[in-house]
Amino acid sequence: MAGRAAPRSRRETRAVVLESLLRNDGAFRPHIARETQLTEASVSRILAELRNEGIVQEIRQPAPYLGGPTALVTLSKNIPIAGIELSNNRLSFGIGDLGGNLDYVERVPVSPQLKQAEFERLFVDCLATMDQWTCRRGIAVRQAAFSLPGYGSADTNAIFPWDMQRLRGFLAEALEGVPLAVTNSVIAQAAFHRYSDRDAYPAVGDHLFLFVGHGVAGVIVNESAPIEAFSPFELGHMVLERGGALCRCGHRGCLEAYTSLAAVSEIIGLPETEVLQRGDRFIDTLNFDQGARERLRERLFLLGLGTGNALNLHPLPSVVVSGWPSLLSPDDREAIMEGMDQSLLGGFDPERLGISFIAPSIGNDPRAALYYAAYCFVRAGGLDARSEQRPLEEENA
Amino acid sequence: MAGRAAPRSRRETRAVVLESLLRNDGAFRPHIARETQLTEASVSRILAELRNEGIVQEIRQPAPYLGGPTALVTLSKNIPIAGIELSNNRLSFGIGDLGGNLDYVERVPVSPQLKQAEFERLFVDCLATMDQWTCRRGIAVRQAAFSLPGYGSADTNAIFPWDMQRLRGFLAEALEGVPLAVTNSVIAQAAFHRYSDRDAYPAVGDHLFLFVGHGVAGVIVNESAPIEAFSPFELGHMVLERGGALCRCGHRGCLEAYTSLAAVSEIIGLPETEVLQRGDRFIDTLNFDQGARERLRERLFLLGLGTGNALNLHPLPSVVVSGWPSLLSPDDREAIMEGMDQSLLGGFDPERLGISFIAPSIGNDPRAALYYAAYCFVRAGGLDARSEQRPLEEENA
DNA sequence: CACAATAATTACACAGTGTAAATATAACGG
DNA sequence: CCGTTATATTTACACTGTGTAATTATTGTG
Repeated sequence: MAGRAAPRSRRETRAVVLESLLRNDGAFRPHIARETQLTEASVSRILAELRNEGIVQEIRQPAPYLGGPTALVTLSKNIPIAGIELSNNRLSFGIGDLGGNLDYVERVPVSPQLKQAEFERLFVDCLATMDQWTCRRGIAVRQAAFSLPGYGSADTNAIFPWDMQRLRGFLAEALEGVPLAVTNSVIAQAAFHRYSDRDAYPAVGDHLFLFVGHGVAGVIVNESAPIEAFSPFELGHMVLERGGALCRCGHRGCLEAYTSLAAVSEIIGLPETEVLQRGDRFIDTLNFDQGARERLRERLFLLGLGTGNALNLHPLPSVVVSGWPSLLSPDDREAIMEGMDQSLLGGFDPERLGISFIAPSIGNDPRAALYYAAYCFVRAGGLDARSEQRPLEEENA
Repeated sequence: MAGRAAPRSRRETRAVVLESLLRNDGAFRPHIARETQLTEASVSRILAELRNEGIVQEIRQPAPYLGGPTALVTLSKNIPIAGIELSNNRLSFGIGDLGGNLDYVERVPVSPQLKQAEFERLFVDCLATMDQWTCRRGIAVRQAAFSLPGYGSADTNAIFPWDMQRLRGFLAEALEGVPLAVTNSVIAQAAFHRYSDRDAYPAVGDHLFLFVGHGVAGVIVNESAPIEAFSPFELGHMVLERGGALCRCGHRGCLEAYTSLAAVSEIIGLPETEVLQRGDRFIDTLNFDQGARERLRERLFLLGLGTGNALNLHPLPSVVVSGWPSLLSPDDREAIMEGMDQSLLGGFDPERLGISFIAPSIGNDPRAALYYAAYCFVRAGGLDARSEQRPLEEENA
């Protein structure tokens, strides 16, 4: 027999092999063959190709069992990629490698009301500094990724109400030549979790990843799908209380008006920037009165209500929550489950819905974007996007 | 050059060719070649294969222009397929062909509270009658599809709270041998719209299709995706009013508690079954007081609010509404837009969100399921699912 | 140090498709 | 009625990507 149910182009085959290496941070050939549904023969061919191109390396490291493989295949540490993140606090640029190492970082503070023109100025400045750094080292960035909150399929952005069309044009021009991927922050986060601290991540199958920070944003993580196919799930502006609290979006009763970092920091009397940085059990380090705690629980209840609503729309077996709620005690977090119990079809049942909390990763920007860049590089089979995309365009012509 | 960006197995190639024929209800070869991204040569080969197998036919029908093609390729009208629909009113069985013709129908009334055991009994009975019909004609059904409301990825069903695991087992056994696809009613509806009255359908790109009937259900129609990849979007049990009206799901304040057919029929004092059957402008045929009209608008407002919420989660450029709201005057329907205006990010703006209404297709069950069956047949390349799936299983072993 | 047990490579075959040349079809103009 | 013209359809051949199976390599074990 020759061929499988779904045959692959060389590019795709390279992509699946590289993706496997990125996921596992190096592997032995038999393992790669199993994971990619290829024969050893094909793996051999592909790796020979990739080795010649300097994309993968083989480290002599005999497996301990009899007749076992002798070399561990890993991604090259010499492929420079760039990650750029825009959050509500700052814009950060980083250069690193496919192993997740970050060799260069620059971060500049930005306002949550950052204007597009101002952003472009900052961006160009930072890019120039970064270019200097790369030039000095004779380095050529192979892939860049830029993540920003609220970026999505439709050309609207709740967080930064910019002209997205223009943004893409601007970025393409500014990056001149370097392939650039633009994505939603939560998708970059998902890439980070899939490729970085895989073991530390609590969910295994399909699930909803929810980040509660300045806004309330989520992704539907589909374990068997490529990352760029994940759907961002913008939960923040679901109206839960008609005529309720005024939200920055102009509407009343949005979830975000109750559960954003801004709303919460007001309750506990701590500046926004500090809340997440307090780290584990920030609540315990503070002694605020019972009233504040009650109000916080009320907010979590609403978060649960909204999450339940979202899961009714699109059922999923588990949820991972990151952001300030993860810093509360399990006892307080119960309020989320109570909220879900009142909206989720059939009520909240730990048997049917897994819920877990992970600490918000603060201050490691732009690592998420860097992982997303690594993912994009790998997804393109490590081939220069431009040089190989041409045949596809010819076909359309 | 040989091969494209994404090479295809023969099965896939057959599938795209057949799908093109199903979409267009017949086409000339050059058109097929363009649409499927194949060369004329490949189309020729594939069609020769399909013609030999009796899956496609060529009708002599010269195109009017100079040197034009001489034969119109259509799907064979001799491939029997079956569609089975379960709605809240009835269970319907039908047999037809790939052209959408329905040759046999049986419909039995069922209760909205239909129990699983009762369903299975009915199903077996109807199947027996249908089998008699096919046997008498020496017909062998090639593909069957069963659609029911609320069916989804997770093993929960809001409408019929059954054991879905068991259901699938039961169906597989009952259908013995005939390939069966089970899907959500809204997805079958989407198949109906994509393959049947394509021109009558108002939306062209990606959109949300919303059906307001017994429940409130939607699908995210992704124009460039295969139908089975559409996400059902169950809007009905979004809690919009904490502590609001009691819903049949046990929660309070669900959208469905306000906008379901049952809730609405109560307002206008007309039995559920009649509302949709009244057809165009049913409101005008009735003279109910201003109060009822106001309440109806209030319900539509909530529908808009919930729809806006859903679109915030997952932005889409347009919405198509079917069901009782489509029977109201454009004037009354404005209430939907008002609701959206209060939840949709940036407010409702006809520039950014297209909204259209189509008449609820009542009484043509099980046509939607039949179209879905046609789609499934075509998607499998017209190859018997069993005979050709084996190599795939071997690969996993 | 030969043997076992598995890894890695390579020659060959096969599926699926595009290219380009060959052949067919029908409208058009004289 | 017939050749011309413009496009459709088929076919021989080449190329990509992969699996199979035979071959060669590697290393722990007795």
